[in-house]
Amino acid sequence: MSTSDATGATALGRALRPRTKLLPEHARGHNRSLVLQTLFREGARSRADLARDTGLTRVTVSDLVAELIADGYVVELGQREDPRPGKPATLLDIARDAHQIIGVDLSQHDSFRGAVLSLDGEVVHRREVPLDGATGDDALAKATALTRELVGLAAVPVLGIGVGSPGIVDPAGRVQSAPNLGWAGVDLQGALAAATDLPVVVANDANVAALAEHSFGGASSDVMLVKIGHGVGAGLVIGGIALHGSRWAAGEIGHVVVGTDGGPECVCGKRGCLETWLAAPRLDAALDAAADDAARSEVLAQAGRRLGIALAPVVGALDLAEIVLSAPAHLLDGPLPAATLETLRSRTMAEFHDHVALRGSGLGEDIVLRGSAALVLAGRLGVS
Amino acid sequence: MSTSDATGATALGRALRPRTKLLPEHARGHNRSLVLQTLFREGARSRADLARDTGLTRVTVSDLVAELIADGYVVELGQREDPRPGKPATLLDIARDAHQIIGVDLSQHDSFRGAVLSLDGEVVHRREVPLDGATGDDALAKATALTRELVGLAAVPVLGIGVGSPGIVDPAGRVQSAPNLGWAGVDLQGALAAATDLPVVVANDANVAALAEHSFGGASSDVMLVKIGHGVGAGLVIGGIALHGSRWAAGEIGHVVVGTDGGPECVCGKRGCLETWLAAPRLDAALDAAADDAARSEVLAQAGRRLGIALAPVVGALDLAEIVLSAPAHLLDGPLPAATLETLRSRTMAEFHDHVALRGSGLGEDIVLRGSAALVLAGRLGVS
DNA sequence: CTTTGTTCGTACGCTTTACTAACAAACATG
DNA sequence: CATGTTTGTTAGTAAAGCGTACGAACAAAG
Repeated sequence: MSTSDATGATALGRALRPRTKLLPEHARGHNRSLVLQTLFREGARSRADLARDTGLTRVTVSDLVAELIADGYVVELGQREDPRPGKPATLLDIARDAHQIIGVDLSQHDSFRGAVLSLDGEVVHRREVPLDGATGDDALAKATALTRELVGLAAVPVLGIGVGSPGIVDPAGRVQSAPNLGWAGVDLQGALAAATDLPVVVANDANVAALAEHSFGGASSDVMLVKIGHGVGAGLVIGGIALHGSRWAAGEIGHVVVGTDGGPECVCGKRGCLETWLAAPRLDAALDAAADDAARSEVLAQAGRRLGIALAPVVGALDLAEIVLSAPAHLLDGPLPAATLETLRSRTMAEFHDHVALRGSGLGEDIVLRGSAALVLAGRLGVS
Repeated sequence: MSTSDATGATALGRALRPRTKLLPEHARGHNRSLVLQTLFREGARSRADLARDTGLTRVTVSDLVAELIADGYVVELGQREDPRPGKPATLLDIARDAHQIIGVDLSQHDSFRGAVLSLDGEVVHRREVPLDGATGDDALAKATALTRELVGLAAVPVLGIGVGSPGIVDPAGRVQSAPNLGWAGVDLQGALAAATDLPVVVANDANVAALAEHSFGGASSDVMLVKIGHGVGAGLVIGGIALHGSRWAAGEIGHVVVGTDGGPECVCGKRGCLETWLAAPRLDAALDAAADDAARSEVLAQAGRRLGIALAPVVGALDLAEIVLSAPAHLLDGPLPAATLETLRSRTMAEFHDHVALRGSGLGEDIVLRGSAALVLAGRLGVS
């Protein structure tokens, strides 16, 4: 039979169920993305290079490239300088200046942030509006106004608008639940699309941050991003695919109880939630209350250990390769990450998990903004 | 552009990176599996029914069905009895008697088990060989002999051989590490393929069990199976896809430390590993030592609570919908599952996770055998 | 300066795939 | 019996990618 090779080399990983029909045109879209992706990640190359990289023939690559050039996503750079035998190659690259992306970060406690970004995820313009305690429709109006202003700032056509929102966001971009903003069932994607007449993608802030690490932070294909801010959330990329969970609540680990020895009381009513140990306001308060450097150091180490306790079962269950922490810099500079890693190792099987890497994010405060750009790139171009 | 709809309805879930080229013939394989899958899960139907179910046209379905009939995977059952207007439909079904599957379960502590199964995953013949402490090449020889015997028992052509092995199994079917069997880097799949000249698929026992629940146990597309036996392992199916982890060690939660209050010493050197609370031998010993029913009940409740503690972060991070326990019946009859669920709920956010279902597996001792069949069905026919 | 070999990009024809349109067969219903 | 409905098949068509072949452009060697 033709579905599988005769040796049965298919393993668990391919145990996926086809749910929808797959047409040749879908295959073309896939290959188109493949070409674009190669160009995006590997940089300028020739058609022949792309053919070698993708496994497609030169003919097919030429055809796809012609389409991409016609659509304005790819440009010819001219001949390659490098003197080699044979006809000189014509270098191609993504038309990095032909489009820009709008990124919006609604995850800050007291303000909405947004930016115009290049296709490479570099911030070109930046805007921030204070939230002033706005919730519900007021907050939605502020987000809409910010987005419109950013669209006006773009110098070239906007490829799309990416938004990282707190709370539970369903695949249609509706914010099902974001208590801090007083949102429940708010069709944020629809509202922004109507206001701007542009493609909009909305996703949870931590998930978006994970995508940023995957696209721009050099993270592997199995990474968990833990985002410490006013609350604690996480985003997961498994096998290069962002996880969304059965109810689109994947990564909501802030109110998981850590340890079996009680802990501080949480707003949710439980004791010892991860947020009570790790949320930035709580940590800052504890740091302020600490008597000296040693005490401050212990506060951070304790937080790190708690995070390690919470992550150990996840690392074990998922066999994660990489964990990235995103938090205000002063929280990551101290002993927190080391304590997390140490705890993680002491609580999992060294044989399997001593290769786990844990590091702070290099993307800083722009992680959600850049992740929003990655979201648009993924949704519109299939690039990630 | 054509890669995505103009409204940007693509969300996080589609943020996947194309890595390999996709040819029209791959699309055909996909659609072929789609037809086969519909037939497999929904039962006998006509070509026109299949066209409606899959979204393909009647013409295309006819073409695919003709190919499947020629290959012996589908048969015509005759005309539908149900009197309806129009030309009577010709019912089709999977050729359920045309092939059988060999399933092998190497996860028992003291024996290797195997079976000849129907395509529906029903056990037709069963064989078991005592392990007698065999390890290394001896164990491999026993597994090979068992498999060969089973192939001889099959009355019809064998679709393939599925194997659930303890330890770390890579995608090529090599057992990278199975301490109990003394295996390290053993090419089990290659050895069995060479011995039988049939397609072989090998995977971790708990992962195979998870697949069994997904295919035959009615589990949803986001399920975690926890397998309690001589050790404790887990298998995860996320979004209908089996998870394998960055080093093919997904689900290895047996040696994750549970709680922050110490615990029994483990063979791995740590204290309080999940296995020390939950492994069947440990639990049986504790039950034997218990003074009365109340004490025995508390032993099981304690084990359940520990499992809940370990699972809470995983449920939170993955937003799991369903957890299935596979264990000797006498361990699941008592208060263990209820204690796990209760602990899980008290340690996660009710708002998100009160819908989590936890239940014992209905597949009993054959779970790995039937999962092996599912593995073959998935690998060979794209059915799962 | 010429020859040789290499590489690049493209033109042409072919195969595969799934679609639309049309139709005959077979049945229920009025 | 006429009519409408459903089924499955037979054309013919459009899209996608491949293999082959070819001209163009260059480096290296004689």
